[in-house]
Amino acid sequence: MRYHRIPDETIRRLPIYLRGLLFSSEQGRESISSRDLADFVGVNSWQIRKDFSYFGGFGTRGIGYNTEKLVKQIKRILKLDVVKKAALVGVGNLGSAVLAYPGFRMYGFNIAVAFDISPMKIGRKINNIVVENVSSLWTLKKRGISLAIVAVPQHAAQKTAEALVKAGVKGILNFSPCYIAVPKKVKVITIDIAMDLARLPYYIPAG
Amino acid sequence: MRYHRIPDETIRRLPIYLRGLLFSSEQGRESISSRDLADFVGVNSWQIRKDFSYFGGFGTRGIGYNTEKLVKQIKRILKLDVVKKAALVGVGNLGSAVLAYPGFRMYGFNIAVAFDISPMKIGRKINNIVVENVSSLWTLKKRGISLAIVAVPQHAAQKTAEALVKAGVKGILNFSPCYIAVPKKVKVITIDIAMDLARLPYYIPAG
DNA sequence: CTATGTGAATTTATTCACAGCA
DNA sequence: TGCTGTGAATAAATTCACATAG
Repeated sequence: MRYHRIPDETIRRLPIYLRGLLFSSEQGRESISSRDLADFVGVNSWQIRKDFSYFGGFGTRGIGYNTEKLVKQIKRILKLDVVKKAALVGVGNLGSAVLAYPGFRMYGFNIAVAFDISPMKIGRKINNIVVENVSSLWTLKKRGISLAIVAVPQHAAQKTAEALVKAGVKGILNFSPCYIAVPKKVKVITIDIAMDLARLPYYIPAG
Repeated sequence: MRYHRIPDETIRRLPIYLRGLLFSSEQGRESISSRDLADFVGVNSWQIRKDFSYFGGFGTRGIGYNTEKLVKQIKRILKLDVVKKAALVGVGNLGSAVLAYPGFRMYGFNIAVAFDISPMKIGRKINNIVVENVSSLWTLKKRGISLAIVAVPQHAAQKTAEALVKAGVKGILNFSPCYIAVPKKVKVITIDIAMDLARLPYYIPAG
């Protein structure tokens, strides 16, 4: 299957496997079967095997997958094998929480820069990062930063995205509760926390 | 199509449409075509029409959809037509940001209770809500709260989820970076912000 | 003449079942 | 024997094309 196009859904699941494997690896586990990984991450074992098969054989029949090796492979596929700097735009409540969030490191991310528009925040140091003026967003290009997290109010999201694209940013994680239009070459992933909550009641039986 | 099973993907998109329509409605727009809505929310027009068709005809041929009517319909489908109380567990950085987040109201949510395990936080008032001891999670049942947001550290997530299920909670929005196992009758939606960021580099051409 | 609504065609993803290797 | 890897079968979702209603 090595020569097929990789399903988007497979890419979406890879970080889930990675998360589980990193944990499993930390626990000192050397290898893990698709069945055990399945129980651990909440995905079917055949789905896991199929997903890995798109990239070729990662496992050993009769044994399972070598955790460390598999972690390396997935990181390579996801291009997480080198530490990546990311910028944050908008240091409000949510933005500050993002800055303080410890979970980015395990994937090789380093939130290295933060921007805000408010004079109250510019120049302040939050989590060891000095907040800069959004007007200097353009400097991202020469700083070699191509990933950004947007946590600005809805009304500023589109303009922010456009400035980021102009600054050479290629990937945006958008926390603003709206669709942002960007050129096709730029990838946007939107997280709308209220929207996700809004999906829950549907699945809950009357009551 | 009224008698078909509704695709999960359709349900996932309904809140996207709702978000766009609420905005459009606020702007005073009375009706909107699937094409205009498409441009606004970033989903194809035929996808939008197909999605709505599962529930029967919402629109008027030649005109489009009445925004206010459509908002009502989607809210009804998603069971968002009555204000729903939700509980927050874990008032750390992320939890506090969630408490302060203004976006829940538009979907009819009211984060009415907050819990934490830290004596430093218990009793403190954050965003007009007094933080309670997690040991009183069980009171949720008699308070009629069946939705919860989990923003505790990874190691506490599974235990927290179990306590919530015991307290009668039927839907969980999980911000902890791990899979949590719950009975089938309970719906969990997990948001792992680092994991979503981890998906971006894959889509970015080498550089 | 415009824009919805929907069967049919196509594409994409999941699930199965088992051959094949350690 | 145990567990991977993968074609084939099934299921699900998207896209198309157009009949149909205002």
